[in-house]
Amino acid sequence: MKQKYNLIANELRRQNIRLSHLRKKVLEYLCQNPNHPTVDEIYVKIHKEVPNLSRTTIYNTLHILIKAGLLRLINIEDNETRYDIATQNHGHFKCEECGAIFDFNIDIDSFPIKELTGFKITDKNVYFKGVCPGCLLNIKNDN
Amino acid sequence: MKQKYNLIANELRRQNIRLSHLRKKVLEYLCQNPNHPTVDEIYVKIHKEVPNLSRTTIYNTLHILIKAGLLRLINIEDNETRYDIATQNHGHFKCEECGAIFDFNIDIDSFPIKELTGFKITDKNVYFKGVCPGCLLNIKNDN
DNA sequence: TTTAAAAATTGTAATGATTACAATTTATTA
DNA sequence: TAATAAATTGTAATCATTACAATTTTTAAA
Ligand SMILES: [Mn+2]
Ligand SMILES: [Mn+2]
Ligand SMILES: [Zn+2]
Ligand SMILES: [Zn+2]
Repeated sequence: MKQKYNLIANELRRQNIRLSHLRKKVLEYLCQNPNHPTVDEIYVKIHKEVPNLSRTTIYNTLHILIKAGLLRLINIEDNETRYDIATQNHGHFKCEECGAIFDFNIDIDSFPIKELTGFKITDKNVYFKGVCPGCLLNIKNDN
Repeated sequence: MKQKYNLIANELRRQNIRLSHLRKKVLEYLCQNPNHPTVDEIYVKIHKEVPNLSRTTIYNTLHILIKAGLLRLINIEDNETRYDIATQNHGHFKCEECGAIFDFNIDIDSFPIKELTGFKITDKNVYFKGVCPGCLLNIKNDN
């Protein structure tokens, strides 16, 4: 999505964070693949065009984007960190059959929680797990 | 909490899962420390009483309890897995200053999500991050 | 343009939590 | 008691992430 890319590029400029060639590649990938990729998925793809790419550069870029508030780190499975260029408030559903992660809208702010009065909340996360409709259908047909 | 322990012990018996000496220790620890401990915190404590304890045993026991549906794995930070003996639906708040994890009540089921119609949902998680009141006070006083 | 300083990138090694697995010990059953 | 099954140990392997020094590239100054 070119629009998203431009918005983020502007914000980086505003924050005096340089958008180098490689960082552009990473940002382009993230905007074009909002399906919550892993570091390795990003690396493997960009590595095809830039053979002497280092994984460290991917990590660096992702950390920079996160620090700038332009990327969200998603922690559903304990062994695979994923990244989400969509920073607006939304929830995630992970299918435990096919591994896909689906976005869904949830207005978590509409649930004021009494117990957290006096807490400073900076980040809200919601994620569900289960089986997606496609996989449910496959499972049924396999019987 | 002795009551919780007994409930879980009964359920394990019902599922034909043996409650060995070491598993008892782990379960006792979890019931007495519902503050979402890490594997290492559990290991270090029990190791004092059982010097030739193996970390593998802790991992085994935790995996067994999770599989039996009696323990929840909590994934807030990507480098520290935590465990929660409270399996009823509730949310977590992690203070990024002191690291403490607070429970809070949230009836996530009262938010039907249209986009997930046709999905089989087996697990719902909510966690927030920020700063707890105690740490907010300390920060203010440090100025 | 030339030069010096700063920033970005690379590549290798270290870290650390989790898992794999064979050997050993302990508990259960016949 | 002996045979079998289950639990536990301890070491090695795995694998994602981080640390960090060396190198390359970019930027800014002279
Ligand atoms: Mn998302
Ligand atoms: Mn909890
Ligand atoms: Zn699926
Ligand atoms: Zn705190």
